Amino acid sequence: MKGKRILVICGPTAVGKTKYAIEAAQAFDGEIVSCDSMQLYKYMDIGSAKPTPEELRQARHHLVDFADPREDFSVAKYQALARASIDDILARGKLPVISGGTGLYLNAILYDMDFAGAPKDEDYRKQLQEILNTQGPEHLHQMLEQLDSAAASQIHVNNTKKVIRALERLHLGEGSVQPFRSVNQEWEPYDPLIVGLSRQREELYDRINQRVLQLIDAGLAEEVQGLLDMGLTADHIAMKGIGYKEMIDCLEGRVSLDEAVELIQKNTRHYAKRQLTWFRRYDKIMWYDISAFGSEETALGEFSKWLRTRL
RNA sequence: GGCGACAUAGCCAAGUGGUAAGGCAGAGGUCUGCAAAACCUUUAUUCCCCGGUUCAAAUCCGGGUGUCGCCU
Repeated sequence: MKGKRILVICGPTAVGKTKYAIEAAQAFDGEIVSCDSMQLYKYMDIGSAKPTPEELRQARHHLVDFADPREDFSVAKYQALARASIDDILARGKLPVISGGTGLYLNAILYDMDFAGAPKDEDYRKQLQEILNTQGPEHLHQMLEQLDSAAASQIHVNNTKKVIRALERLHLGEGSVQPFRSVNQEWEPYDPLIVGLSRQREELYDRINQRVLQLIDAGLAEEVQGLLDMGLTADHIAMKGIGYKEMIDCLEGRVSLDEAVELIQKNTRHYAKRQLTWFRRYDKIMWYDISAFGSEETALGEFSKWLRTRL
């Protein structure tokens, strides 16, 4: 039995996903489910480039602006919330339009990824961190090698974050971390049409550089200061987002504003590149190259027509 | 005009006779509970040009060109 049709609009940051998702939602009686690990936080509007109030009015949005940045969030939580939203939209007879650029979150929707079970063991993690600090990454990797050589061979010695998580899972008796490719079973309740928005690389990088300048003008510094005043620190997950971590360094005098701007631009470009690598792995992805059209208006105008033949 | 220094990848740069470090940018990739995270791979057949010395030259010598500094 085939699953229910859902539309996925993904693509690198700054490619223009928001507009295209709204266009699709309006054309096909849909509601947008955001798939973005930063836009889901409250109080982080500018740096995460959230849809504007105007845009939020043009289509119903889910999973934007609801989580408190002082509390930890995770893929597991996202998976549960996103599926609940999607199912709710489907139950009301509308089209879910998943829009966003967080690849892992998207996988959590599209694939049968099981995040059930004991989530984490902070104390054990701390122990491992201590071992890492005192004895180095090789030692940690060897520990994993002895317990689960298959898992160890999949994780690079220097990728300590993953080595620790693998050890943690074993410690909790959850078995080894499964490599993605061996379990890319689709989540059968859904039948996704995956659309990847793209632009010529140079054009994308230009847009990124421009957007960072706009975020600064829009008051990114004030927003970050406000978050710091709320008690957030550089250690909070939410503050590790691009634009936030660099601005903290700037506000605390470690880098100049110009340096911060360049860093944010560079980190955003790197991020966009990683996103493209991620999305290229979807066999079924259908790319919509905005740069191939004569103008922005034409590209957006043709989008619904292009979608109609495929949905 | 004279004197001196320098010239190595897109950028910064190490290398002073033994077969081109490193960093950044760029490109490609990995991804199962922090993912805007974390991690990996890759980039000069050649060192401004021409000639010479030498088994061997980015390295030494001569000439040229260019840049910078100082002096007049």
